[in-house]
Amino acid sequence: MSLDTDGTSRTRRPQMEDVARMAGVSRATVSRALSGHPAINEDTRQRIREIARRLNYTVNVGAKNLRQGTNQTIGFVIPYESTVRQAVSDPFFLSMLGSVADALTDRGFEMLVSRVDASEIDQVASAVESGRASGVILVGQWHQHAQLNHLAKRGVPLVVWGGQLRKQAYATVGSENELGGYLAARHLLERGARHVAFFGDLRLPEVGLRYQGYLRAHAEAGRKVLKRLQINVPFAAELAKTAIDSYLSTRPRLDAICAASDLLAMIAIQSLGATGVRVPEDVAVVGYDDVPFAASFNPPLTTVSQQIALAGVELVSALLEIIGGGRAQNRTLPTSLIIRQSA
Amino acid sequence: MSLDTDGTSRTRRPQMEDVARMAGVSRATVSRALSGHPAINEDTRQRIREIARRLNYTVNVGAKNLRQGTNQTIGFVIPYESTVRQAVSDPFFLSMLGSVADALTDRGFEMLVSRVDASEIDQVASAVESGRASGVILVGQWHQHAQLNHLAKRGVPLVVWGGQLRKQAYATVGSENELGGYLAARHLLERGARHVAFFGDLRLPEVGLRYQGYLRAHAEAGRKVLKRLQINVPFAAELAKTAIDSYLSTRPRLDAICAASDLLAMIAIQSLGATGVRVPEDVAVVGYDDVPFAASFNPPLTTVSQQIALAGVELVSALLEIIGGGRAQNRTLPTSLIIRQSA
DNA sequence: GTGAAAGCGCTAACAG
DNA sequence: CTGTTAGCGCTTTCAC
Repeated sequence: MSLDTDGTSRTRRPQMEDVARMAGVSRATVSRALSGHPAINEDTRQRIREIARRLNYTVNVGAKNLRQGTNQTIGFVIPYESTVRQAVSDPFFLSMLGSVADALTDRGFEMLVSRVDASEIDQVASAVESGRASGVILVGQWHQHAQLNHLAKRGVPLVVWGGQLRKQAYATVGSENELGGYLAARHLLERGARHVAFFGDLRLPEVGLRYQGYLRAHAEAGRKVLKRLQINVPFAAELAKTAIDSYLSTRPRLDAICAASDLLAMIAIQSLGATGVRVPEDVAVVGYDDVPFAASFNPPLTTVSQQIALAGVELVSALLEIIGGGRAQNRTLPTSLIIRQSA
Repeated sequence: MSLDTDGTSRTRRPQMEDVARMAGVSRATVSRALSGHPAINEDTRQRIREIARRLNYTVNVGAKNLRQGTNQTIGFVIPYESTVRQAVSDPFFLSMLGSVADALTDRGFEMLVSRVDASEIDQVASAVESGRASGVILVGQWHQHAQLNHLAKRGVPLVVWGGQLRKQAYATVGSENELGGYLAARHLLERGARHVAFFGDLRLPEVGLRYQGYLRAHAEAGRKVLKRLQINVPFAAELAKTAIDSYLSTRPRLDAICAASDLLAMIAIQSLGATGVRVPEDVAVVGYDDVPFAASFNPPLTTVSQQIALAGVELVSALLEIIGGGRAQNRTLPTSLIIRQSA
């Protein structure tokens, strides 16, 4: 092995041929030995494995994929608004990424992460069409129902985390958004809240459904819903903070907030605190997602659980079903209200 | 195009040959046209591009990589303690992932994410040795200095986010940890704190360096450091919460805390709050990292900035330098204390 | 300016 | 049980 002066090895990567030569067998035998083919002598296999190990030899996955016409990688797409050039920051989103990564690892898949501009959602297809991935997981539907349908019809295996809509050609995994919104609002109303604001972007299917639940809770309680209490707040942290600060600075009359995400709830609580309003005494706040960190917030967040750990498992198994040629069911994860101290 | 009853296309993916046939040229010409080779008629190129677009044809990246012997993907490794089977949850960690993803996207690279068991760090090499990635970015050194050196010497292009140690064969990017610890501790001492606890796992190089800074600040102020105030707290959320709760439940005598991460600071603040201790009035807390969310915490976190957005850019450019055959410098990002309200 | 042909590193018939 | 051979989809000399 040739070494540079700095001790770094610059030898070309070993390949199957090298292992074969050292073992005195053919490439085919090495291939079989390494992949656990049954028709190989156990002794031979051991010997070959050992040689491969000594050489730090690993099968070239690209060549293997090419030959087999398959691959074991899944694309995970991060939406991204080019207009604001924002970094990923919502803890829910990142937790989902972690959850999916775990689930994929368990099933022997790798994860290829890419950011795509929300307005060029067609790019999602490229990971699959260029053969880099067998399918794609998308977290967040944005406003792109039609394009997603188009992608799915084009034959791109696709699973989306989000709200379930009519006439979907793609599979979704999501939680019971309407119920979640309902539980949150009902809890607040039961606690005696009279003016419950709703923070979130209604154009997003998931948020829209949660708002429906919020309306239902009000109807059931025989309470009127005030238009002025529905505030359009984007999910992105910086934008959200601006929107919330500016809204709250008008000192609106409210005693409770339903937020469409824990991040929004936390921002709201902090913003309220800055102006001397106490949570939950003066204003009660319910979040959404139950991010790992919600329990450690100050005050600990009352929130609607999204079962993030389970979400990854379900997204992955739905996708693998589709890839396997099946027709994946939409899956809905159970939702519940986690009562802590913010409401 | 053959369509199933559900309207999903089941046609085999088009390949270069198909485009060539439709354009009445050879594969070679299509390849050149698509890759922008100059020796192709502009008309021909347009025509070919158009056909490719119509067919949703995209070059098969695996085949291309195999032929060219290169690839445009980088591995991002998530450390993972199999003993606790923990999901990724530290917001700092996830923010770094986002930051690296952004930087890679900008430079035309893709990111392959994999989790590897902290005790089998050798696996980090496999992404490179199997040809899936050209190099690897690792966030967090864990306790594995020797193995990392070994990997680098084996020829795996490797950049690590973390503290810089003596005799490193691998490149690091990190912030001025000693200075960060110093600034945090000095700030607390200047505010009149007399018993400053330090929360963090000293076995991690970065944390060790921060502790050095903490010691220096005490020395400068002529203050003794109490052994009982140095608490080993792991970074993982659940474990950390347990450790912190159990420590604080002993009602130790302290009036300030230097935490090794924002997550730890937040957990500490929440834990203190639960027992009626106010922050910063009774106990002042300084975090570390300045995660996007620190400003929105309640109270807004005083913390040491790690310049996460810049970190991704630097990690990526260091790695690409190494891959390009260069010998990357270690890079240190400037550190500063961000004073908000928790201290 | 374009085509023919070789080959990247591997696996899987098919033979023996 | 093991070897021979063809070829996965692409790029790139080398000719013309």
